[in-house]
Amino acid sequence: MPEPDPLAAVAVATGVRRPAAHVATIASVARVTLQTIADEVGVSRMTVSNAFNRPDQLSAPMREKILATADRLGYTGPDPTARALVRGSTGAVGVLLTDDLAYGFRDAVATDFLAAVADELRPTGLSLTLLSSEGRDGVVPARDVAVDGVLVFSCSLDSTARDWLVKRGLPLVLVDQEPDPAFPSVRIDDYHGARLAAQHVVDLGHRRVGILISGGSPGTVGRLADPRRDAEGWKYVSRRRLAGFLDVLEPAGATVVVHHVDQYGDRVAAEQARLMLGSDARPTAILAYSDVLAAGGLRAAEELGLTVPGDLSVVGFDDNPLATRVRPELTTVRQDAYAKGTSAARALTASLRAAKADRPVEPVEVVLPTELVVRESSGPAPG
Amino acid sequence: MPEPDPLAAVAVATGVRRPAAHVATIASVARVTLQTIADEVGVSRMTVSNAFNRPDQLSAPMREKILATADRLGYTGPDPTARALVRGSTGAVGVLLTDDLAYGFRDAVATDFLAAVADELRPTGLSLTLLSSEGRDGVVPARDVAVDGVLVFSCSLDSTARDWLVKRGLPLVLVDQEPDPAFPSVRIDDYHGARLAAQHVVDLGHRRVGILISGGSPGTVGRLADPRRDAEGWKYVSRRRLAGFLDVLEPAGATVVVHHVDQYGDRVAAEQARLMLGSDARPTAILAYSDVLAAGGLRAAEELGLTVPGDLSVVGFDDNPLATRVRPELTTVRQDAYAKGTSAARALTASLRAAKADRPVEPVEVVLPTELVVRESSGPAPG
DNA sequence: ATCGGTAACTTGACCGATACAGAAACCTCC
DNA sequence: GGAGGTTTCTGTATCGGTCAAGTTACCGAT
Repeated sequence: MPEPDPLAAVAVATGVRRPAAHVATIASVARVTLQTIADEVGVSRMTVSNAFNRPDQLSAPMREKILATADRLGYTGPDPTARALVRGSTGAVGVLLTDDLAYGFRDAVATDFLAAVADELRPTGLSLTLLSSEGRDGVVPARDVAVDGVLVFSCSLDSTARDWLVKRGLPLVLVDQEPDPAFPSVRIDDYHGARLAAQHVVDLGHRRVGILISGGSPGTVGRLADPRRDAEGWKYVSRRRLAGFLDVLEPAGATVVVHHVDQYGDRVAAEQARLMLGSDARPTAILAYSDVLAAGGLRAAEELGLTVPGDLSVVGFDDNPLATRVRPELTTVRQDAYAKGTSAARALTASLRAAKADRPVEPVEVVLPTELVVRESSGPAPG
Repeated sequence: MPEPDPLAAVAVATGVRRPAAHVATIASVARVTLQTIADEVGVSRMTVSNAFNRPDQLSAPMREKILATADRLGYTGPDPTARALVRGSTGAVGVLLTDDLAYGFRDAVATDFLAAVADELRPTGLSLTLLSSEGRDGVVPARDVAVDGVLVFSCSLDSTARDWLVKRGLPLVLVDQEPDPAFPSVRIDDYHGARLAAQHVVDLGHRRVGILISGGSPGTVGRLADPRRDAEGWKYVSRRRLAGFLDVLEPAGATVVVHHVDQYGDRVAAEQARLMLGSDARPTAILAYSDVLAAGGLRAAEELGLTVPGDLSVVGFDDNPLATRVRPELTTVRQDAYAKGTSAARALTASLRAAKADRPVEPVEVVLPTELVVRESSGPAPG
């Protein structure tokens, strides 16, 4: 044991057993390749290759014989890497996520989207590789991992990762990204959805409205002096939702306060909501970038002894399953993340086919509708 | 900025639109490789390679020059596939799931596990490839996708997929699988956990107990004539949990009925639970293979007008977040899926290092503890 | 003047396959 | 019986790199 075993601690704590020294046999023996089998059977390497890939190119008995000796010698079939090199395709497509891959398993909207992608990919036999936007040790997944195409799902603002993918000339589908005519894109109508949410609170008589948003650069915290300007370099979705909110609120003559949530999560959102609600002319309604942030708003309200929707209305976005788990249940803007996944995967497989046939990709742009779902967290402005 | 949103109309009307013919440029031009740049700069291919991989092998000015022309020519850096072939490593590890990949995004236990894996892999820069146990079109991911190692997480019973992985000689970590001394394995103490659950209902006085289990071959439906025997070819976890249940119930003199749930899900579980509870000498307690199945039990009880835990006790397994979302909250056996993921990922990276150094893998076997969590769904036997 | 050492590149082999263009044997048919 | 078409298998080039072992040229030290 050259280094302290990282598992030792777990082991002690939990009762680890080390099985007897029945150690895995490392096959340091010369590797079995097509050539090995070719030599053994006495045919050319090419014939062996054909036995695996094109049964019609050789006689049945010969194929049998080859397959049998391949089996006997412990050959596993053509090496995926070598095959990928010469064929120019790997059998896997990527999904570009943020630098935090686990996000793809934790956020309900993301899992919904990814489940749809998986479902849609199933009949194609393609595997799914999760790519983080930031690698370590000089490894940049977007540049260094072999895939046939990528769904650009959620990446950091600057996203050099995305640029690498573009440079590589990979078939791409942009999901919830600033559309680019060069690639198919799939997204939801964030702008319209945000307008619906804003109109809803305006209709309820609210004229002091707080906005909880995220997706800005990491430095940005707290209240924004000039939201429109500040948001310029932000994540596309954030920009669109913010624009939707403001485009309704401002003409309605509402007083708007925008707070930026630095780290995505209800805790941090609650913090900002507290700041927002602590001010003298506190908002009577909060529009949140997402249900997760809205949940933070609810939490803050509870802590401050404000009733929802009596003293404060809170509107979320996404219709995350979370929305019906919190109390009061969230009024929110529904998006269909599953449909988004389906469309995205479909667009990607189409692009893959096009690339293989050397056809130009058909520039599809899907915009899925959003709709307002009124539940318990919104009501008439107080007073 | 308050421009009329160009997409709003489209979204409402159709949801789909095709941008003008600004088609993606398919780079049918000869591809840019190391050689292209080498020729342009007037050095050997190897020097260009070194410019990217070993800065210390050439002079700084030369490196600058190479990098500059590489950039000018639109070179993306060494091709991942070619590099993988010659280096013998791909930069991605796999997770073998069932034939239904989406399961990995839908089941809370699975997402928890996978999130941990992602977290643990983050500092390594490795990407995560989801492998389905069954491919289509003659594609078998376990055989045909290039990865450096695999977490064998949940695969169908027969699992030729697993066999392929073994044959390929890949570093493997078995998670919740029948342990094999040749590979590190990580699992939870299913047997002990099941005993705890069974002992709990026995202690509460229950002597007629139903078991809802899954993980048998697809054909198996409904009540099992001889559970011990029937379970022989089952999924490891299912076998262990069933054994734990029976090893406590039988000595206690309980009457046991075992129903197998063919398709994992609360709907189908509810169906079996109804059958079970419809019989004359109906069980007073149900032990479920998982919280998901237990939720089915609750549902059936409600439909039949039985109160829980008054008329019927229900005990789950896993301590899925679901357990505290259903009413009454489930008594269950807690497992730490996140810790499982952490250990598994750690064991895999250790195996990877060992393989690279041509050392034998250290045969670790981690068994994580399980504990009973008593909530509202279990109570004294009626009568 | 010779020698060893090193910085800076180059050479040739090889990773494990597949594509494509033959070539040899085998039919078939008039 | 030979043209023409198949079937079945072989040879060679190539995919885009990296590795290990050279080859120069230059430099200070003996």
